[in-house]
Amino acid sequence: MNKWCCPRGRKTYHHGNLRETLIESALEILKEGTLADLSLRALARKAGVSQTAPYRHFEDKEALIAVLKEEGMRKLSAGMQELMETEPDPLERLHKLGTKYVEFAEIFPAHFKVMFEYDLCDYEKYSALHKVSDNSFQYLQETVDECLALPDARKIDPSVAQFGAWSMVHGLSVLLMNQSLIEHMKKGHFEGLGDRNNIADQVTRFFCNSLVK
Amino acid sequence: MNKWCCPRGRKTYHHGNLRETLIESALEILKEGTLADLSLRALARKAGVSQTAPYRHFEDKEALIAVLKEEGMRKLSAGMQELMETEPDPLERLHKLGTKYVEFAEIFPAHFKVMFEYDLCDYEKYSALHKVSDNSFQYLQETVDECLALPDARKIDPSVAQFGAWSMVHGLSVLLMNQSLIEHMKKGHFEGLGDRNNIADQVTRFFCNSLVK
DNA sequence: ACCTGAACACCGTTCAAGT
DNA sequence: ACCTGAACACCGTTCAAGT
Repeated sequence: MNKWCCPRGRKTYHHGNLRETLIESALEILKEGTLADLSLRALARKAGVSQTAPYRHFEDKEALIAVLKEEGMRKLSAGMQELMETEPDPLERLHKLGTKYVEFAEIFPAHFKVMFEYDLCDYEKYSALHKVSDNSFQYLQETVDECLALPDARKIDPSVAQFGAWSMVHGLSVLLMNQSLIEHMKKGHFEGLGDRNNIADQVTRFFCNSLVK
Repeated sequence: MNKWCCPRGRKTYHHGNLRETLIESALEILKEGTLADLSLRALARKAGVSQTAPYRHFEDKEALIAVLKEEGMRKLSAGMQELMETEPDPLERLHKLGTKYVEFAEIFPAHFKVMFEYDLCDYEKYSALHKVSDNSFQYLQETVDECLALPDARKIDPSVAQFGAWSMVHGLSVLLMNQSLIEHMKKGHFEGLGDRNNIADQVTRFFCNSLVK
């Protein structure tokens, strides 16, 4: 009950839930802003904790980002896995896998930004993360292969179609993430293309159709 | 000849060519590193000039980046324009336009990073830049339209094919820019896909073929 | 017209110390 | 086990002053 027992107005010396609080705050900041707006010090201030407290929970800033990135990859991978198990038609499934990306970016913008704006090049250090993102790609890969095994499939090198599918869906996601760009495009070139979800739907459909006659 | 006439060991009080020197240094840093490694203060140090001297040539850090970005867009746009004028076959031209991206990223990695890693959302402030990037897209758009007007073209909504072309080529560029990712992929999934240029060549070819029967 | 120096409000990170 | 405070080496940016 004296001033020494409760620094910064908290009830306890320990925050109690700092790790989760920091992650929540980080996601909140990334929802509106960019990676440049994210600082451990600001996160600490927001949590009412000293600037060095975060280092008890994350080795460094990159480690925090890696956690967000892995969380995002896990969510996306889980969504894709569900489609693998519930949609038997490969063409239809490929279409749904593609639109899943865009949908994901809409629901989890903060995770999405970190997933595609920040490289974690150290594959040893962040092996868990990369294993999950490998999974996502494998779902895409398997589905493309199934499509190309269809009776009316075109003659296309599977590796090329797989990488093409990934490029298409990745480019689509990145471009659609930039809302101001989309506004700009629609004014100049795409009067008739409709909204974000519509674009994703049509472009991925177009890709799927390109695998068959 | 006294110590007051030549601060920092320079021959003159004025640097003489600071603007260009700063741009050169920035490109050098971006060649190896990322946008986070770029600081005006470090650039000033490298040029042997005070930390505030850059502000005589660029309003702020973003203004420097905008210059690099516009320079890059201009180079890419010029390369694409040349193809518009020299390659009459639309399918062949679309293929060349696509591979131009990847080639560009190889030759001008610093420009490429800034072009795709940094958003300049203020379309009024950086209108010159956005006009140039609009040009690039227009070349892609025109060429897709020409392809779809071919006698053996598939029935595809032009807007969808245009946006699809852009997504594909953009995604391909972004993915291929990440050299460590490519190494990783080749180990796990793409034993037979060849090098960077080979991938770009095959995937863009695949896209072009998907526009015709 | 171009550059400097001091200053302000930020960063990430380390380390000895506190509870 | 978890947190603090002071410290170090960085940032971007402003502003009065120097040449």
